[in-house]
Amino acid sequence: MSWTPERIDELTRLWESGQSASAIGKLLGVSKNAVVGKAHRMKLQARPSPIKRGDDGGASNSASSAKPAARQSSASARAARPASTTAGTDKGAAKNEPLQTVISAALAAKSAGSGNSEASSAVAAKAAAAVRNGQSASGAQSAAQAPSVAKAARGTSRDSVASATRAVNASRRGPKCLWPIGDPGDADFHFCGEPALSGKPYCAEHCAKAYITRSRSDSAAA
DNA sequence: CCCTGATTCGC
DNA sequence: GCGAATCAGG
Repeated sequence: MSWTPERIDELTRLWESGQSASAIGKLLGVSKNAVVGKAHRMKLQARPSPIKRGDDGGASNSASSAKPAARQSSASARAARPASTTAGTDKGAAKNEPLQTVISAALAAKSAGSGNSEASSAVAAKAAAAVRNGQSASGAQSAAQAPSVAKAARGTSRDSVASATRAVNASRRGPKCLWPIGDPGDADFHFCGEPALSGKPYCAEHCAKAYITRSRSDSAAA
């Protein structure tokens, strides 16, 4: 099985939509490793990895035969990643806060598995994409008015989001807006689906919602 | 234990 | 380029 353009497209979209590597792999019929590996090769956005293998401090052990696991000899330093686990798992997070906050909250919620926070992983993904696009576009700070999707950030949402993504992909003739509509935990969850602006994950309408340029000084305070 | 993603390395 | 094996953190 090779990575056809369609498959790569699928992978990209799913990855951007916040699906886990294993989920994507499942949908694509490949292993998680394949997905992660491909994503890595494609240099897709690295998601907060659970591990942080800092470099092993130089060639400490050159010899190496002590054990079969002599791999992982030297790893390059990871590019700085946002991380920052803000303590804001509050419901207010998904209101009008800076994207970073929303992301953090969503991520925290996901990890916690609370199952009733305001933010969802899907929103986090959207927000992440928004941050990427918005900031790379200009240096302006962006904020998202995350749709009030809530509930489970774990299994249920994954499934719904997955089918929603598939739905979008199914009738796709070009990039479709990935703005989440409804609750990722519900069966009727779906993405906007309108043609997305080129280079953006959303349609014009939702780009307007996703990218709210606030004055730089305004959001300067962190 | 389960999950997650990252990296390495043989193919 | 690909992905299993492996690592490593929650």
